Amino acid sequence: MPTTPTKRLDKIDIAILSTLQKNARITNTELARVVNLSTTPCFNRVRNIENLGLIKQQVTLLNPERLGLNLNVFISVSLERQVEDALRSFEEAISVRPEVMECYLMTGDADYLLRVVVPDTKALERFILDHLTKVKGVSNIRSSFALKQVRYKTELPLPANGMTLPDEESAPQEWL
Amino acid sequence: MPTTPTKRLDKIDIAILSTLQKNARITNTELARVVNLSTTPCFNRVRNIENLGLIKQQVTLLNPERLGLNLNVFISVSLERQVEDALRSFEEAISVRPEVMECYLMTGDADYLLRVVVPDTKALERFILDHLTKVKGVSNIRSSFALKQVRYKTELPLPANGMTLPDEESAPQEWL
DNA sequence: GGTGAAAACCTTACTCT
DNA sequence: AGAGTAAGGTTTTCACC
Repeated sequence: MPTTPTKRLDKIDIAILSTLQKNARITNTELARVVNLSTTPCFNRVRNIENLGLIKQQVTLLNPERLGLNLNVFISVSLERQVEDALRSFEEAISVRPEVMECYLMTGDADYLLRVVVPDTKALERFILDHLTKVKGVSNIRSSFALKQVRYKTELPLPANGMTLPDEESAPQEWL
Repeated sequence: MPTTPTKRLDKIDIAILSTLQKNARITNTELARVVNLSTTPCFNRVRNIENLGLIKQQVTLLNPERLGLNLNVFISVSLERQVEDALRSFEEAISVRPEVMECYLMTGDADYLLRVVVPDTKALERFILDHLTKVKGVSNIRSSFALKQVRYKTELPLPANGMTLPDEESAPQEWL
């Protein structure tokens, strides 16, 4: 058995990731200062992190309230029969709708859980009637409203003392 | 009645917001090119958008799979009695745990819905036993696993043709 | 890894339209 | 409001320790 070709992230790499997660616009100069490196090695580490495919995207988070997007709704959707084809067409239909922030296929009876952001209940109604119910195979829809967003963050939890990366694409594991 | 002091975002402002939502690291020069403006007015508009408080944060999104964070779990938590004090202490306890990505207070019987990201079921168990069940007032915990993250985005839906901003802080509306 | 310096590029302010 | 220009500052790269 060959030694695993996993890369190891040390404490400094983690500190860089952690800092970038909180601030995408930090300059290399300041990042270097934060992690106690000079600019060149810091720059090289960031490049290495990018090459490892650890960074998905750098984005701007807007204030939903200031934009009048005051409604967070969780919608449970059940499909009649979980034929792979029905799942695929549901996922495609959902993925073009801008108000669908998140969508998960859940354990259980082929249920999807959606988080939808809309300005008001009128817009929610339009989304459900015009888009959700029109998808073939949708059988049950249940909406729950969020009274309050207690927490929302994009920062993933990272181990404080370095880590070994899992083999990239451990081939979606085919069990016997 | 005085005229409402709402600001209006035109098509170009929306285009800027939309572009920034997708890319936090775009330079002003390139942003200007994208929205068909020269750098100066583009720069001024971005500054105006910042001053309106529309931008919450600029962040780096990491790849959870590449980091071995393969488990998305939704946890419904019910509190015994929804005394305001119990709610507050639950929210505080939850807000220091790095694995809690999202937390919503839902309509119904003072239920919270959490989205938690962990590397494996062991870590989930530790979170539930060491942190959730130890919070005073927690009565019921129900976990659902996500088999697949069909969609995850941070980009809020914006109207294509401009919009009027709602009055800022329309005083958390006190009804009689 | 670290240093220093040079090239390229960005930001920002001023002025004119 | 937007365009052009130019000064000043940063980032990024390169050669070398």
